[in-house]
Amino acid sequence: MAKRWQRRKEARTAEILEAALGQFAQKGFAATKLDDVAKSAGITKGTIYLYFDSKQALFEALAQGSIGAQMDAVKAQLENFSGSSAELLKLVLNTMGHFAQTSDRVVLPRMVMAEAANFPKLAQFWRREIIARGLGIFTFIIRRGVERGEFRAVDPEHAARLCVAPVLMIVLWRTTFARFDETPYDHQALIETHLETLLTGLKAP
Amino acid sequence: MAKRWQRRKEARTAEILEAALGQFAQKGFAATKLDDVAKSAGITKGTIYLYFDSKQALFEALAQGSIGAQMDAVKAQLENFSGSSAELLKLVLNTMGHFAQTSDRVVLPRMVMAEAANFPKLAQFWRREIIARGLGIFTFIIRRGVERGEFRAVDPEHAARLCVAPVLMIVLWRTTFARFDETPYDHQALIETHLETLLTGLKAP
DNA sequence: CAAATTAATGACCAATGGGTTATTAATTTG
DNA sequence: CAAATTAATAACCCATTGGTCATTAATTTG
Repeated sequence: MAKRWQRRKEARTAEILEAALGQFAQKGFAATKLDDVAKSAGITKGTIYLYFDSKQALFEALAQGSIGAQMDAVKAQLENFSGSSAELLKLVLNTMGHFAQTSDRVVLPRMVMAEAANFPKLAQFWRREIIARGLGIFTFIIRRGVERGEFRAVDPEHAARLCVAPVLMIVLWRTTFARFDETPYDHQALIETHLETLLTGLKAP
Repeated sequence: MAKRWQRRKEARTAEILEAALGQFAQKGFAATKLDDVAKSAGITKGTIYLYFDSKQALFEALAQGSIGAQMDAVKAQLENFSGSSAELLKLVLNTMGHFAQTSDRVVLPRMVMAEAANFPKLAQFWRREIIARGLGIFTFIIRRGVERGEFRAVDPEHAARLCVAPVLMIVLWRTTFARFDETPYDHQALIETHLETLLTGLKAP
């Protein structure tokens, strides 16, 4: 006979977060029921409150975790890179593009945008920790290229946004409209076209 | 002594929609209270139900109105244009860029994205009516440029997305993070950098 | 100006769901 | 193996809010 439940203090937090990610991503913050999160995690609602203070705390814990690390990994590649800036841009954009195409964490940006008005603190956190860092990476690469005479004299702040914009587009497409595509859109080809066009457009004359 | 209320059947619908736009944009669908919408429109909740069947119907009416027209206006310029494709792309992108920077309707895309999972019908409508048309405009311009030998041989479907991506970025920035900018970001300069880079990147060799 | 019409109200209902807590039982301790 | 501990439950509370409807009064009609 199966036990009614087991004590698994260590595993619960991660399981609850995982379940909550699915529900929030699917329904949005307000429409998500904690009973459903609990069911999805194989526990009951009361248990959630042993690990998180409130629904809001659960949401914030989610939105703050795990994407920053990805960014740091990319950043680490920057310092020691010795090739051309074009190669560096290719490397980074391919890494991010791959992440955008495959990770299930990409639902987070859409969540944050959707709830930014209700959670100003959270929006500010993202603006500072995630977006600023992401843009910083591209600003660094562009500036490097301009300084080394590889790219034409372009404003790094603006150019950085041009770099990420298509990646953002992929993320939003995947999490919003992809399911209505009868033939799946080829995101990788978009990244490649983006790289060709962008690098040609940036090249010093 | 002021009357307690007036009968204004014709004006109500628009007023309710306007009020609802503000609330939905600010709070999201689920977190929006119809009492607040009513208060913002200067009426009571019951009155809303004289004009709309349900909260969902109100949301859908909003999300389906008014942005398609903007697109048609742009489309009309396409057919008779006789200048270079680069000029045409500049014209269209500046028009859309201006709209993205100034219109209060740009909260709609974010709303739709946020609620797409809860309103699949609506997402499909947007995908078909708004996005497909928007991409169609750019696909047309790119194809025109390639056929006339002005642009290099690039896939119009992919290139079209590269065109809009920065506009989308402006929309999302404005509606999510702009309020945390101590110095406002110069979106117009982004559009200009985008145009320079993109046109250089697309030019036939 | 009286009667008929209907736009608008506001009190009300019922369901939903966030959060609490007394109780249970799995696990640990001595 | 008995006692103590605590992870987990599940029944419960109650504030919120979408939606309804009987009533009111602004407006129109004849």
